[in-house]
Amino acid sequence: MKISDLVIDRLPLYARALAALESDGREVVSSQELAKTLNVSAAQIRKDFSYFGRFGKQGRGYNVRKLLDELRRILGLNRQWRLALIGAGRLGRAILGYEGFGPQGFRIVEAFDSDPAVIGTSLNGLTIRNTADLENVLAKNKVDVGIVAVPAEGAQRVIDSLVRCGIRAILNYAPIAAQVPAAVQVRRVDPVLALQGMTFYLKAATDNE
Amino acid sequence: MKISDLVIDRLPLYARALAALESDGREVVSSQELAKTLNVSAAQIRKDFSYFGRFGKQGRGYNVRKLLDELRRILGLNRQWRLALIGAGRLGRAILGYEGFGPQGFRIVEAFDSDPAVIGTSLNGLTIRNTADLENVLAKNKVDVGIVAVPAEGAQRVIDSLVRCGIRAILNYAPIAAQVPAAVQVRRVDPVLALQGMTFYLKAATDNE
DNA sequence: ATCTGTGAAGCACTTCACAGCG
DNA sequence: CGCTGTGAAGTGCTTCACAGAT
Repeated sequence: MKISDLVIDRLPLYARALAALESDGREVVSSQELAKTLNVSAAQIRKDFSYFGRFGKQGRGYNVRKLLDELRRILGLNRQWRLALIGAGRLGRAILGYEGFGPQGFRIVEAFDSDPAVIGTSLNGLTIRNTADLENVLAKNKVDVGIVAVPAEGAQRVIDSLVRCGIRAILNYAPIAAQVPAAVQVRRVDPVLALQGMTFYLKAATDNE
Repeated sequence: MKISDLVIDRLPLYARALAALESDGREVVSSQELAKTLNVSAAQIRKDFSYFGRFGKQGRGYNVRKLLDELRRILGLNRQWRLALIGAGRLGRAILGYEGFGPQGFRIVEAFDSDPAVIGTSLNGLTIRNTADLENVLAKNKVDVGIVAVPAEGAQRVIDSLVRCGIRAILNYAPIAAQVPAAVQVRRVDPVLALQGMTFYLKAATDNE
């Protein structure tokens, strides 16, 4: 049975809430309590879990540790994932310096840029390689996810290269709609789009269309 | 008539594609062509526009400039928006330095942090204020959107402050599910969640659940 | 001939509501 | 008695398909 993307995208949310509960020492949690902290309905949480198994105990709820382990297994979070960063400009360097990836098992193991002044320099222990060599480097040294942090103009070309390397997941910071085969996952990180989606609701409280 | 969030969140995408077409000098575009570049169906694009008016010409398509103007008007993109940044750590400084906001009319006009070593210093022309003064400062100096870039532990407290200031839109970089009144818009920017939503599909090509 | 705008149909996601288990 | 797991109902989003405009 095909499970919806929407379901898959909620699982990490559940996992995060459970991790917080676990570090608080909580042993059991109900769908209702999870629902309240996550702004999702309790029925939806139970239904989402039901696609993968029966993890709860009727009358009691879910064992936090066990449920978290299950979710991690389902999502593949109990492994290390290798990422390649393309684009070591301002944004790329911020991504490279971000401390949030490592603890979750995401390690940037290659970094590329096309600026001769940057190629060969070292950042956070990584030597920046030439984007022109991307396909060669990644052919020998496979990664699981590509992070695209280049300007809009070059982004699709970089994405095409990644696809040719057989990449199956791309985290796209560039402001373009990536064209990829259906088998390649793409997630967009785009604060400007997020802001533009909110301003609609901000325009003069009167014209609530 | 109530228009779905999903529709609203697609409009900025359309606007961006149209802006690209406009700067290429294109005068007319069909829903089909837009669909191809954005990976959305042509029918959906036409339906989305239809909630707001009749912008096209049958047999011809849409005038790029006119349609872009309409979308900007609908979304409120033809104004300047004032933002406040809370959290001037590594992430906050990257946000402050990001060049992508200004050209789209988003200007960060206040920045806060709670670290005494940072309060009072200047960054990108802004003096960092004490987060403890947030409600006082924003009471006098209204902003449209709050950008939350503090660690998970302090995030809900900051969000509560923003809500008390009457804020109606929050861009949340903190890894928590914000609790806000229904009238407040929240958009999450969270690369880790995005990655975790993709790893599900990467786990051994064999176990395609 | 072409492409929009749109009711209606189709499909997918969410919620309901309750049987069943602890 | 409380809470899960789940068919069934309900709701809402997307696609279809075509009348109508140019």
